[in-house]
Amino acid sequence: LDQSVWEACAGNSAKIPAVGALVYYFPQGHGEQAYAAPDFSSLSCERAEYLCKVKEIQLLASEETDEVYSVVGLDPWISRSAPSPDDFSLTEDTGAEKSRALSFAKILTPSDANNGGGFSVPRFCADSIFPQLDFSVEPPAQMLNVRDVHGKAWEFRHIYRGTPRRHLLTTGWSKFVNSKKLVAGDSVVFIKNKAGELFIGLRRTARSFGSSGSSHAPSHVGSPS
Amino acid sequence: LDQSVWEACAGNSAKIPAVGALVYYFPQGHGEQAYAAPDFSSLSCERAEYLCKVKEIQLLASEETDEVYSVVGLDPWISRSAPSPDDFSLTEDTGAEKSRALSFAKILTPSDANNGGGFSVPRFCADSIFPQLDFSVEPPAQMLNVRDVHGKAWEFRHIYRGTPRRHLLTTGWSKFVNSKKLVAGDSVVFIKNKAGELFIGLRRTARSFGSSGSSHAPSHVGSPS
DNA sequence: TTGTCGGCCGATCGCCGACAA
DNA sequence: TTGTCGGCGATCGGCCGACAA
Repeated sequence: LDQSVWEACAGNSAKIPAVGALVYYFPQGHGEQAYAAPDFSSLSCERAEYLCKVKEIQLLASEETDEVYSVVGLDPWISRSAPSPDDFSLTEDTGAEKSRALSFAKILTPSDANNGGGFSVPRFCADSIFPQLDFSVEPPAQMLNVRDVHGKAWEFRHIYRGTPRRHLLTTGWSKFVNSKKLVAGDSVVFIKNKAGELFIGLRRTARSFGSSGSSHAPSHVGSPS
Repeated sequence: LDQSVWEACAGNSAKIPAVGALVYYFPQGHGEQAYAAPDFSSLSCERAEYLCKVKEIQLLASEETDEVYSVVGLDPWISRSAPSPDDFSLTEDTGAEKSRALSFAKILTPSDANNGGGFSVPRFCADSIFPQLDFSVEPPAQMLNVRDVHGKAWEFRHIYRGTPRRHLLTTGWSKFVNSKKLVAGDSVVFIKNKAGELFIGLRRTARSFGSSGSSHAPSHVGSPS
């Protein structure tokens, strides 16, 4: 999973520490948020927080829901000298904005998520993310080839039509909605990387529990997406 | 799961020993037929077979495939005296045939399993299992309420029509076929218990492996169905 | 600019008798 | 008696512009 795509799916509020950065690990918070109770048996003493050094970062996506998450490997850090504030502020160098992929997120309306319907493409998304349409033909239309976070290819018909004119995704859209089990309130993220390739990521709304369908969050420590 | 329904689904060739009966347990056969390798670490010595006494019998049905199977609990049996032949021939007392439910099995034809089609009901099945139709109305038809091995209710329209006249299941049948993923060659078993309630069980043909869909048999010792 | 609606057209589903094995 | 076929009517999916927020 490409880092720029992962970041676009996770959103701007998700910050990932750099490998080698110092962070605080809170066992209680880990236990409260993890789906399966973590194994704390190797902890030598009970403390509220542990100063750690980031050993490894994995950027992953759920096979089931397409939601992105990260696995952060930590080493306990024994302070010989007082840590410098800079040690805490290290974040992954994404090339100072310039290598970041261009992305656009939209919350699905009932019309977007309805079976019978297509997807209303906000103008900014069509202009900045999608390839330019050929407006010399009527109606202007093209097939979009996009990949989800697992690398699976999807094809959508992108057309500019109606009165007033607007951008729409039609053919291929409902198959995507059904396959991903999207509902109104979920978000889709369209991403264009530096090579011009298109990706589509998902964010899910909080679901009502108690239904038979169970979508389990991974039991790892993860940064919120 | 009612025993008479289980027996009808399993078929006449499936014989179950009675609790208390003596049986031979073959570890090698168990290992060869089980999906997951059994844990033989508690076996004190290596022998080809072990004389055992049946401690418990569970009659079960696969959640995934509706196929019935049994879990047989065994205790090692130390022979103080030579076992009598009668000890081996004990089978579950089903009330000497008289309490056994009436059942009829049919292998699905391509027409039965096709999406567009209904189910051709053999005359014997309609006459002996289904409730009598009211032939004074044209066409004679009724709704059948049946339960699968999990107790889930299904409804089929049973109609007597066509030239020449024949019994058919129409409305509701294709939903059942799709939901159970039935294909030509699979069998359905219609069962009427003593109370007149209808049940429907399944037997699957040997599937070609290697497909992405994996249907795992339970890893227990079971009697073949 | 874009969310929702009703219209409408084509594809599919599924019920039917004809016919033959 | 019952398996398969083609016909055909009902239903559904999904593309469309109209219109209003």
